[in-house]
Amino acid sequence: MSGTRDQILDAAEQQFADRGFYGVSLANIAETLGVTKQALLHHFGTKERLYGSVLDRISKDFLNALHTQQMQTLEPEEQLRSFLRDLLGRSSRDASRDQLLVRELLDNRERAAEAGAWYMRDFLDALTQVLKTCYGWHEATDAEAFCAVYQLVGAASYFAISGPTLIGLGGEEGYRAITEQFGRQHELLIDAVLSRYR
Amino acid sequence: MSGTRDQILDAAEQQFADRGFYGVSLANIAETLGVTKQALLHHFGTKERLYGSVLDRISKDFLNALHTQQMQTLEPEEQLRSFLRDLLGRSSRDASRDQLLVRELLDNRERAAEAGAWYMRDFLDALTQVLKTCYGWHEATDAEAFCAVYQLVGAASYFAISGPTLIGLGGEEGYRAITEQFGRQHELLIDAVLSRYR
DNA sequence: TCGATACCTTACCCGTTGGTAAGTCAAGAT
DNA sequence: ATCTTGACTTACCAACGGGTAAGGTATCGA
Repeated sequence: MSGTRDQILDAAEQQFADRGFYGVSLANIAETLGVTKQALLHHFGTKERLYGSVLDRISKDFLNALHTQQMQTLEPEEQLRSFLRDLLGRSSRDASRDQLLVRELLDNRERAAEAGAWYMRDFLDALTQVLKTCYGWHEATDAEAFCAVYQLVGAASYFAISGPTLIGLGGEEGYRAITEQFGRQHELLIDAVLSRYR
Repeated sequence: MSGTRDQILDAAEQQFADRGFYGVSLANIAETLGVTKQALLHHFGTKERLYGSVLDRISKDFLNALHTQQMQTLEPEEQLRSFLRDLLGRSSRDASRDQLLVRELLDNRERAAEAGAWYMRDFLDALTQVLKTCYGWHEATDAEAFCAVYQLVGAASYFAISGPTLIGLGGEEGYRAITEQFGRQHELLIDAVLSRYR
């Protein structure tokens, strides 16, 4: 049973998302699983590689989400919408992943030199291609489409990682209300971008 | 001379932005200043308070930027534009601050309970009020204006913190090109929001 | 001249960190 | 019955973390 590996990844993902790479210790993750930290080292060798494995799994999942059959039957406009809706973090799992990816964006500077990998590239490229097949975007440059995707992903991610803070600001019920409102306006923003800001 | 205090804040701001609260040690910051870590503890008491002071200074600077005389003479539309342009991180200092604020957004969950403070609130509220005085936004609800501001700030911040990663992806020259392109499209996005997504 | 205060250092403390080394133990394979 | 392999554990370690205690030194007002 290699389910243990996945359990470790689950726990690590949650904790890394919450507190960042440096904010989490191996012992910390191990504790929540009821094992010793050496169990983690047994499976992943080093903390760095454990972190890398977590990111790897997320990027694979993201790509898979784009390549679902259900997804492929949709118009490109709807593919974008559907993906961004997920990114906005309906489930707490989604929110965790957004947090982790933003953290990676921040910390990547140092790690990139060593790891040499960047985990979001493929999925961003894929999204860019999707946008380019949308109506009105055929003749746009790659850079233009990439920036547009980046705007939408950025706005969604930024909101998604703000959960805890917004709750602190407006309480649980205030947060729910603002989330709903943001969802509506994010659709409007997508419309604006899809029509090339017109 | 209390210039030392500011020097400490400068160094701490840079390092916290680069590597996050947990990723930086007091000794680390002290080293870049050529002093011992106890010098920092003398001035700020604890690491936590040093971090808080850094955030405090940033939030004050942000608010000041909104209240400049030069700023006050502008139309609200131009105030928004000007502020978001700065946020997009022309100077590396701006980018550092964006990084720090996003980190705070991520880490706030735990700290908020203890510190009880949230450093971006005032400035977000101020921006929201500015938007509400823009043409076409008078009758909008606070929530709607807040979400709109959040979208624009989010998109800009997300791009601003991506610098290192985008450089890794496309090299220095590629990054310059994409930055320029993003700047243009961010103006378009602001236009779209100002016209209430129409 | 004396004391106080601000600023900083050396010396030290102890819990935590990621990581190594070596052993245990059950499940298969031969 | 033996060997191997994978999945752990206990035991240990050197380095580093934030923080305390105490002392030194310069400045300054009385």
